[in-house]
Amino acid sequence: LMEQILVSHIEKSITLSEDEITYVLSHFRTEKFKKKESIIQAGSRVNDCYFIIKGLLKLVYTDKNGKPHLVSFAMEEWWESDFSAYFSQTSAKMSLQCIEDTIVFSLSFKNYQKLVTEMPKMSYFFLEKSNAGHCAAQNRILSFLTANAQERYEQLLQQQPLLLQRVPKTILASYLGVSRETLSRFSF
Amino acid sequence: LMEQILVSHIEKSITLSEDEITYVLSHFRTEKFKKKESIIQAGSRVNDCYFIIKGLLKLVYTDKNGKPHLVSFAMEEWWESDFSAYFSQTSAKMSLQCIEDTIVFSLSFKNYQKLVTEMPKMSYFFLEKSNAGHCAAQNRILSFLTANAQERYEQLLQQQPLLLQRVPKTILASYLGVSRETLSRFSF
DNA sequence: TAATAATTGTGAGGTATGTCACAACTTAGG
DNA sequence: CCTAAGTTGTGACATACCTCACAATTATTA
Repeated sequence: LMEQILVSHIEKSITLSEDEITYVLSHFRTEKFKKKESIIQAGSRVNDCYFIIKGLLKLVYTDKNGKPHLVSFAMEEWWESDFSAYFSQTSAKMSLQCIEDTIVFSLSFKNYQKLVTEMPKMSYFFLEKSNAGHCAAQNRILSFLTANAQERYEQLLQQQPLLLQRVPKTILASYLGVSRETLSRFSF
Repeated sequence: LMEQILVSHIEKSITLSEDEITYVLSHFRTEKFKKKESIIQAGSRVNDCYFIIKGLLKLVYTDKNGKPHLVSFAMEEWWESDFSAYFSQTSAKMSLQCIEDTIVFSLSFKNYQKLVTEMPKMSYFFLEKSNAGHCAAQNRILSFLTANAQERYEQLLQQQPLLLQRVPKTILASYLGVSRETLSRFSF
């Protein structure tokens, strides 16, 4: 069952009673999206963050020249949103688009605040998630500082071998901060 | 008073009683470091994270060629550590070095866990900090994806004009992911 | 199944940035 | 106050990467 995926995920960090599980789940709602649909659109209000049950997403920033830049992927059992906009309840700088058909659990900001203030355990859970996300982002920064495009590609190959089979190289290139043509010339 | 700086900082996110303030503060200890001292050394255990009262620090990763890369600055009212190592209680990949004489409040991982589990409010406080840190890191990633070296320099100039007067350009260059010589040729 | 869209590889030439070298200048410490 | 260490600017050359163009292949969808 889909609910079980979310519950198991949360129970990796904290322990919940049956009643608590029911209560927590009542704050989420299920949503389905088709490939190429946008869950978040740049410029519009960000009301929700998403726990991905099934599918693959990209978080994209489009620059002033209209060129898209891939800030982050998101796949099964990841949380994703334009978190800057979500936490400050402002409009999105980025858009969140489906690379594959996707099923998510949506958590509105109000329900997030409700869970976090009413349930210390959930506050602790989200703290763990946020810390992990912060560390992951810092590792990505590190790879930009220390590695050239080919090395970044090889690192990704090691860390996310599954991802590379689900994602066209055009999109990978955008994530790595390199042109599609240059990436195509690596591939050893 | 130094304690007041930390308390005011925390009270921007949450409200604490007099007793709670005393209790929270009892988990920190003061430490002083001289310019060029290392608070964290790559390879050694990371027991503490630091709230900076006074001074300026750099978080540095040294690559296999011995070339240093500046992952992050830290100054007054910032929290810093090698958080990956801190949260997983493993050895540091990075070192934390003083650019200026520095005074910090240190928080051991045990005391962090104690505060977070005993005081839901502190869990909420650290959640806010972690979320903000995560968003800041994502913005830095975005600047690597969308901007060239000169644009990254100009962005930093806007966002942290004070910093540039405290930091030699050699160090700035390392933070921007550009050679010292190239940075020297911008300076418009 | 046909038609259209998306993905991928590759060549040619341009540009941003890196590396090495050296000199001028500033800061810190005995 | 003097000396050593650190900081900064600049030239010359090397190279990683970008952009544009085009063709071949592989998915999508009507």
